Amino acid sequence: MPEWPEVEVLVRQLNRLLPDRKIKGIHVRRRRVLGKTSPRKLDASLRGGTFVGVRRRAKFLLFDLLSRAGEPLLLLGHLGMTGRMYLSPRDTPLPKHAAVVIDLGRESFIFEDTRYFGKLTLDITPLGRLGPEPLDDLFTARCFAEQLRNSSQAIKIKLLDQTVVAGVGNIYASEALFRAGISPLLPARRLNGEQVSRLRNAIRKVLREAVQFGSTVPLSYDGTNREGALFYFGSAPNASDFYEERLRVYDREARPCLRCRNPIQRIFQAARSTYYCARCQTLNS
DNA sequence: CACCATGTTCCTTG
DNA sequence: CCAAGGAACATGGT
Repeated sequence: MPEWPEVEVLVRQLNRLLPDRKIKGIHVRRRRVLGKTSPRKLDASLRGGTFVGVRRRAKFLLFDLLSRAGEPLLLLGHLGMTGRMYLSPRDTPLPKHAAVVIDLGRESFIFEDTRYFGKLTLDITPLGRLGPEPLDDLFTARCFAEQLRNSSQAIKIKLLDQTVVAGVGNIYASEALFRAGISPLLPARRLNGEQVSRLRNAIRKVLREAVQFGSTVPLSYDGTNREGALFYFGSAPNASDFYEERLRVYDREARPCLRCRNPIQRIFQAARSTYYCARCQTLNS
């Protein structure tokens, strides 16, 4: 259920639960989510170890641990499209798609993932491919412009490129472009300096607002926050009116633009949906 | 059965 | 090597 803000909120939640918890055992129920790490290696590394803290980088979760021998360890997590991570009492029946279960004693840390696109692994090579954090000072308008300068790809597709800026996903790409008043179809190299700056600021604003929103509503036990609707659940029955206004274009095809009342358009770019207002979001400046 | 879904990686083509 | 486009991964909802 993850994009950048959802991962950030989950990391904060896990950081209140995991530090000092000791790992009694590991149960790998779906090998695929370990990536290049073998189940044996994961078990050998983590068993007897202790959680120190959790950080986030782009949409990855970084679990800092101390091994049984006291050596620092980095465990990398990713929620893919449908992943969840949460603590659950030890005697609770496992969910159907529990991919990895870490036994912490009274409770278990559950990594559940319906589609198994997520990861829990010791292989940290994906971190090396990431561009700047959107909220970091390193993500300047100048550096952003540099990344867009030579690309003929549509800006929406470019926003999903994690080497350009790390953490923007399909929902917030549409949201940021709406806020910036820029057409998703505009070739990246055609953005002028003012548009680059506006888009950078819109990305930061959209993500910051989502995290702030997520921090003000209670999380469910499983960290999904369905009632508060920080996470995207499509046409979830519980989606609140608040949520409806939180996302201004995503999944609002044919409904009136909140700014000009024109119907929101849905198009496909790189086989993924993009939502935008053809009147408010322009191809020029 | 068809199509769509919050993400990343791998392969092919130029 | 790079850029760009597309398929693959796997399951469930509508």
